[in-house]
Amino acid sequence: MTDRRTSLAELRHTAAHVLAYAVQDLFPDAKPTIGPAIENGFYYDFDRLQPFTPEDLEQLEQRMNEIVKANYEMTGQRVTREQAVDRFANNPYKVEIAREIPEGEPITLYTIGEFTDLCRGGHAHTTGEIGALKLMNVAGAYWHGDEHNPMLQRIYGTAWYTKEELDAYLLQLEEAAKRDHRKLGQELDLFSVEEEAGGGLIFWHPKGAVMRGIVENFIREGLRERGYEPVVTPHVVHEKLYDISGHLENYAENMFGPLEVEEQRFRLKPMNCPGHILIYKSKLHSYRELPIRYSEFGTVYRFERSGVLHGLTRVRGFTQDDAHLFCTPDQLQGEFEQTLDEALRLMNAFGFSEFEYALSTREPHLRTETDPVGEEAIRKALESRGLPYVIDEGGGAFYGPKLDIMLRDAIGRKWQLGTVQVDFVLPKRFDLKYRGPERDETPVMIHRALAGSMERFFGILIEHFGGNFPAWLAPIQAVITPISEHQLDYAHGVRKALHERGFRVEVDESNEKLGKKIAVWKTQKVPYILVAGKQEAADGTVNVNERGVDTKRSATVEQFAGELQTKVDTKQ
RNA sequence: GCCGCCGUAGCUUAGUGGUAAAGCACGUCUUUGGUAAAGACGAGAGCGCGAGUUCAAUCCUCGCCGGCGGCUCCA
Repeated sequence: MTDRRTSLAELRHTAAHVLAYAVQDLFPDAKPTIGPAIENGFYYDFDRLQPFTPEDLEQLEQRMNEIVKANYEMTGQRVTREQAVDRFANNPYKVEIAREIPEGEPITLYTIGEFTDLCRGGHAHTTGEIGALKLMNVAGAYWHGDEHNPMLQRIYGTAWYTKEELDAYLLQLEEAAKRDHRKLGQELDLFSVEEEAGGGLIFWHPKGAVMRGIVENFIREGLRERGYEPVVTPHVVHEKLYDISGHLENYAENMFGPLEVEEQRFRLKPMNCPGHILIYKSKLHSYRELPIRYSEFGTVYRFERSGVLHGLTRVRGFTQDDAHLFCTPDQLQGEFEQTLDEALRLMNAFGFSEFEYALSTREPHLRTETDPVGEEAIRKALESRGLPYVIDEGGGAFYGPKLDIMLRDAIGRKWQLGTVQVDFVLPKRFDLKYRGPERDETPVMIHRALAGSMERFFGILIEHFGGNFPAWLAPIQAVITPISEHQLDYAHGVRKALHERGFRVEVDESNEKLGKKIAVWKTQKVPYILVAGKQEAADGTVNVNERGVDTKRSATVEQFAGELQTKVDTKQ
């Protein structure tokens, strides 16, 4: 043992070796390739003709536990490139790795028991340090992540210091599954995807649509305050527009194919920018007008491969809270920073606090001399707000660098939501101009979608709240449940009073006992259940059963309305 | 798209080589009930779609479609 505690990553990396050892024992025909530690666990990719079955995984897990129990020491050995290539002569993957290790870097082999792997190191000292492990699933994965390469079989697993930690992790996964927006979307009747219509196309049900409207209104408020002008553009436009914009050249694989009408080719719009550009271009502009800010809840369609579609977070048709700013180069920095501030306001209002920023640069072959200007604007904006960020080399849009705001879903998968992008390219391609004090100039564009897409934002929102939406967002804010049908008239009177004040309220008219009604509305996660019995009808009150609060209380309809109004005003 | 797993009433699930069962939801009735699920009756699927094997397929085989987990890609 050692005086230094083995890190979780080292522990998991060791578990990957243990897995490869077990595979070598039970499935000698499988060729091990690579097996790193990842967040929450590890994986190992094997090249094997026959797929691993769930039963195989059980066997492997058993064998792994034996290897752990045997408490083999992990021993390292430095070798030459030739020795490594020789040692793994029957495994082309290992040979490739050995050949690609840069000159001067040590090449090491690590051994546990009867299994030796080519590996740069970073392990536990003994296999016995692994307190608990579990194989999770098998998946296909391409060698080096390139779909032109052979597909390998990736076995995912998790490993922990103790059994308790493993159990806690598995429980956490179960809990996360309950927050899954696809599950809640069905249970709360918010949205659906219909087989007859096709994957990745979202049907917003009444309750989901109500919530979407609330989000949209919030965003519209911000846009109005910051001087954006709403515009509306067509969903289908002539293909030549995307020829000019460069989408056909750079983005065609993400676009739906052409629609031919009267020998003309049309396309579903994959982005809103060209439309907004045409509006800008429809007349002459003076520098005195800038910045011009066009906003639109613009629905776009992008072809996504069937295997990547996922609930609301990865779809084929979605609506961006999109806007394009046309400004002078001098205005770029200020406009960019204001946009970032607005993004922060949005995230904050919806209760998101944990997100990450990424500065994505353009792919090297697309870079131009203006890229550093855009990157610098993004960097300065982030740094002036004290926001930490990572750099995503080559992850930018085809027309420029961008700042992305990433959020995690319930099980920790990262999704890109808001994006603010600097664009010197499209203004040139479309030959955009504004009249300067002395001569015509080319404006700079900022593309921005702060929620990103209404679909993805809503998906993350559902998981964030686990369906327990605050009253200002909840599709039904309160339900009035009469105890017997004798209070139905009273209940409708209360509903009318609350409805007239703008609240979303329903009456439960079902012929059920109170307990049943309460149970139903609790599972629907309604913020307030207002019980109206004989007593309440006589007093002009309701008995307030608030979500998450154990005690009930009596309130007049006016009192309750005031309380709810406060919640709505403060967005709680 | 690729690899693996899955596909039975609106939902959740049981089940079998001889044309399918339950709970919830739904409808009717009884009940008029005080804070997480009252009772009775009823209707509802030919078991994702197509082909094949078989005397016979929801169950076996193949293809397709859809979903899930990954890979790759992105808002």
